[in-house]
Amino acid sequence: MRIIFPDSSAKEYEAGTTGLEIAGDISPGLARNALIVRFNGELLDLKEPLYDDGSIEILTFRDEEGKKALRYSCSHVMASAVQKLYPGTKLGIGPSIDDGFYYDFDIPDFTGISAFEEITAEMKRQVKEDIPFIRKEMSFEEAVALFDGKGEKYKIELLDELRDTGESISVYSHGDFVDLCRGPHVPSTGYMKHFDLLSTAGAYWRGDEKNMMLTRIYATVFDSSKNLKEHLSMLEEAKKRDHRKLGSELGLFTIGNEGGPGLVYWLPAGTIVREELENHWKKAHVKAGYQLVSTPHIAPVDLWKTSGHYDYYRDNMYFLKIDKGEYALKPMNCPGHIIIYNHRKRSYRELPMRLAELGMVYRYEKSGVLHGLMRVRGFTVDDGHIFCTEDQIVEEIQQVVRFALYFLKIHNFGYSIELSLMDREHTDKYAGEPEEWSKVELALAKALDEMGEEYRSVPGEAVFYGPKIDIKMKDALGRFWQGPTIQFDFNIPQRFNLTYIGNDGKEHRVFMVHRALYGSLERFIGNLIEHYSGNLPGWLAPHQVVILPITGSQLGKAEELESILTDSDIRCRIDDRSETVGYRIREAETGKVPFMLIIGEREAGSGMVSLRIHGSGDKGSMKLDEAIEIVMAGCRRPELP
RNA sequence: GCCGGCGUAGCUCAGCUGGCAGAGCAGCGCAUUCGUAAUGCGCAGGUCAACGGUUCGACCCCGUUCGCCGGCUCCA
Repeated sequence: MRIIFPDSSAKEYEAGTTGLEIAGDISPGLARNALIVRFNGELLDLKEPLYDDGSIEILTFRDEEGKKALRYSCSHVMASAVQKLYPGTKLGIGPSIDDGFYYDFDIPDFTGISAFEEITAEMKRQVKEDIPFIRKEMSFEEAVALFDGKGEKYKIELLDELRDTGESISVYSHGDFVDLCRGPHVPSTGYMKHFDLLSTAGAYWRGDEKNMMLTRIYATVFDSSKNLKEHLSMLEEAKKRDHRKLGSELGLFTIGNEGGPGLVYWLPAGTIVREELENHWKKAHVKAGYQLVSTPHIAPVDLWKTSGHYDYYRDNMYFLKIDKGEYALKPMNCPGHIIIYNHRKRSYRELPMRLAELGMVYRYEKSGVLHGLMRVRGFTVDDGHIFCTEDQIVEEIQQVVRFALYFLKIHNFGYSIELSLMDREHTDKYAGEPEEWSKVELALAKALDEMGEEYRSVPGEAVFYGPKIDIKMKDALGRFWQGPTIQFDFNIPQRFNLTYIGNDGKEHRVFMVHRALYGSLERFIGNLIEHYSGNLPGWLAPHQVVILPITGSQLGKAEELESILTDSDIRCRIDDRSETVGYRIREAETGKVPFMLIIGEREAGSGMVSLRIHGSGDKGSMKLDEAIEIVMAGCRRPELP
């Protein structure tokens, strides 16, 4: 048979040669690293004999599919270890995920994380034994009989679904452990030397909260101990950067306990960060043609009925009685902006009208989902609503996308864009006419295309009221977070009868876009803290400069310097406590203060000052003006767009 | 909300088989006036998350509630 390699060279092999043998023929190194093969587009086990002509690709851990195969192969090893140690354990599913894999079990009398040692030991034993994985294809009935015999009720449920797809059933076994699996697998258990069990968690069977909760064990596996170690130290690094830890160390905010779960109390230092972000945001918005507005935190229930929130969002809202009326805390800002738009007739000459507000909203979130600043019950949406005509859509969307990216680029976040479209099979789920949707969906796509931005279209991901553009932002550790969102709305203009008078003198339905660029200020600050590892850029640092007189006799000079800096809008303070300079420097460093200005005998007499920059150390003595210039540059606020 | 874990000083954590509550850091006081990441000595700091139960006796055992953590479902 004739085998074609990825570089399009070709070679003859005897029919029945396996992928592993071919890999060995290319190089022993490749044979060592090979995990699975792709043959004529199909993923196969390395030991699968090949009979036809075709193109082959030997996949290693560097290939996404190779990685996955190693991971779910390892999940089988973990499952067999758990089943051996906890007889009676029923298997759920054990897929590969980003960075690792998990397996869901129904484990009787599970002892929790303390079982990890035993499970790891048993897995290591299997790895050492290097047990081959054996693939077997069978009929649906055979498979049901096999798993029914073992009492694997969850597998039977999975098989039931496979029956209808008509897919062929395959199982993989190693030793006396058998699991339903599409494969392919790596050849044997010896391949997964570098694994680590990470955590346990509860997880609903099939992800449905009405179902039984299973025990999930998260783990990971790599091709080398170096890569495993790197991954584990990345997890450590993420832990060190945890915004909850840094937030309390840096005195930014406090949350939970007597203040109520999910409610954020900004401390003075955190308030500075917030206000800097807010002020910059406001200036940028005014410059971008937005009009700032302000709306109350509560509104009558009737307003929420008109907007539809009462019907669709009630479970997440807080209600209160005032006089004879019922009110609700606002879970969103849109109805407020609608009232402002609608308080009088609007002319086409006023469009596009862009209203913006840093609006605090309150949403009931289940207690278990609360997480630091990332998921709270009261938060500030940097909300904006654009009212425009159909002709203005493309340009408005482009302006918003550009504006959103401006805010991300300030902090060097990476990004990727998603365009969420309607599910064409179920058009009845959506507000508005399908033809209108098509027009707008095309307009959104056109807006992105014209800008040369890459994006991924996701049909079926749109919310019921309109298509949207979501921008995921990528932080310094390569993690993606929900970022700016730009949502079209067919629902509200209709519900509130939002119109404008055109140049034809007639009423027209206005087009409406919701957009939030930070999403929530709270969450965004959480992201910033982790992204910068707490080392906020100068303009956001709560304390920008600490002035350190070495002894009491430089206090006068320190005070002069302080007033110069304060007059230049720099946040600084003098630390003249009777501690050693070393101690006070250490405290400023751990407090992540960007600049330290040190004045001793040497500087005091000659109009000099010694500059130290957080994280990069002593810069030596220099002229006062020079140091001030460096500090001012380091604390400069970002340019407006 | 659900599964699992945790809750001891402002913070990080010890505390044996149920028998008077411990340390470091931070804080305060005194001394020290110092040259680029921790000066020394002293003092103070606690309803052991809360409530209930078992016990002669509970930080410890049991129950309930609250809060937090890892996840699931959900989500900005």
